[in-house]
Amino acid sequence: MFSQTVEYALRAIVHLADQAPNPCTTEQIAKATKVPQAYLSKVLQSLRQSSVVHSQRGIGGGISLVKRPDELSLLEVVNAVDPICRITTCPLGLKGHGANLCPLHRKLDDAMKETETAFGDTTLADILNSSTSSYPLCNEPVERLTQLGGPSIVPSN
Amino acid sequence: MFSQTVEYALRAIVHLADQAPNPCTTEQIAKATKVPQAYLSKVLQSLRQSSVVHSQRGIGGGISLVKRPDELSLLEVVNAVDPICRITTCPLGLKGHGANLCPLHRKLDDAMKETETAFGDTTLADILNSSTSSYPLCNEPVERLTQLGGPSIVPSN
DNA sequence: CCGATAATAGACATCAATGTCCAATTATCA
DNA sequence: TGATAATTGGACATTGATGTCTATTATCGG
Repeated sequence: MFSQTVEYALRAIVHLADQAPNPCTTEQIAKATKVPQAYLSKVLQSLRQSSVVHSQRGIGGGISLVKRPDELSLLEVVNAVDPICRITTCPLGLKGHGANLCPLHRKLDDAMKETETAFGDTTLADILNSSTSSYPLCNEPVERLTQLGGPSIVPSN
Repeated sequence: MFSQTVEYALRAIVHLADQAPNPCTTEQIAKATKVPQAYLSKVLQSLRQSSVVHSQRGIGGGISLVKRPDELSLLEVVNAVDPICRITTCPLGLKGHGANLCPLHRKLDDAMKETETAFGDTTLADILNSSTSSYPLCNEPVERLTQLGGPSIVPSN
C-alpha cells in the first residue's frame, strides 16, 4: 500500500531523528537502515528539496533534520517523497459530481484521510519514545556516534 | 495510495453490482466506468481468477458477480487485484524483532489495518445504497439494460 | 452447421519505480 | 594548497504497472 520509497524515507528519518541533532552520512544511514546506499541518496535528495532534511558536504558533513523530532510528523516525510493525494474531484470527470464525490470515491478518500490524519498526528519523537519491546529499526539502541556539543568525528570502528 | 488497477476494479464491480444479477459485457462496463476496455479485460481476468466475478462467453454472455452485492466487500475486490499486504515481520529482517514490530512498522501496519477494516466492513450494497447526492460513477442511475427474469437481450440504442 | 457475439490468451509497447554506477562538485582539515 | 570526505547530478539498467492490439476459443441463435 505504501511504496518502497516511502519505507526507505521513513527508515532514514527515524535513524536521523534517533541521532538528532547530529548529522549522519548517507553511508551510515544506509547501513543502519539496510537501504541500498545509491538509491537512498536519491530519496534523501527528495527530502532535502522538500526541506525535511539539510545536507552538508565535506568532512564532518552529512544529513540532518531541519526540524526537531517532536516537530516533524510522519506525514511530512511521506508527502515529501510520495504524496498522499486525496481525491478532490470525480476521477471520471463527471460534471454532475465535481467536488461532491460519489459513494465509492468518498469511501476511498475517507480511507486516505484516515491515513493522512494518523500520519499527521504522529511525530518522530512519538516513534522514538513509543514503549514497545522493539527499538526502532535495530535490535538495540545504537551507540550515538557523537555527543551533542563536542567535536563531531568519532571513528565507527 | 491505491493503484490505478484498484480504482478500475472497484469501478467495474460497482457497475456490476448496480446491474446485478444481470451480466454486463466488458464493453458495457468500459463505457460506463470510463476504463480502457483492453486493460479492463485484464483486470476482470484477475477478478475471475479470484472468483469475485463469473464470466460467460458468447451471445448473452458477459461478466457477473459471484456474490450478491450485500455479501461482497470492497476488500475482497481490492485483494483480488492488488492485495493489501500487512506487515507481519520486521522488514529489515532483524531477528530480535520478528513478529514484534518496531514502533515505525507498527504505525505503518496500523494504518493498513485501518484501511483493511474499513474496506472489509463495506459491502457493494452499502456503496449503492449510500445516501449522498451523487450516484455511484454516473450522473444519474443508468437505465437497467435488462429485467430480472426476462430475456436478456435489449439493443443499447 | 453457420455466423455473430463475447471472453480469453499472448505478444507487444510505454512509462514510472526501483536500483546501480561514476564523474563532478563542494566543504573541511592539516 | 592539497588531500580527503561527502553530497550532487546524470546516465544507465531492470522490473513492474499500465495500456494496446490481434488471433483464438467458447456460446448462442437460427
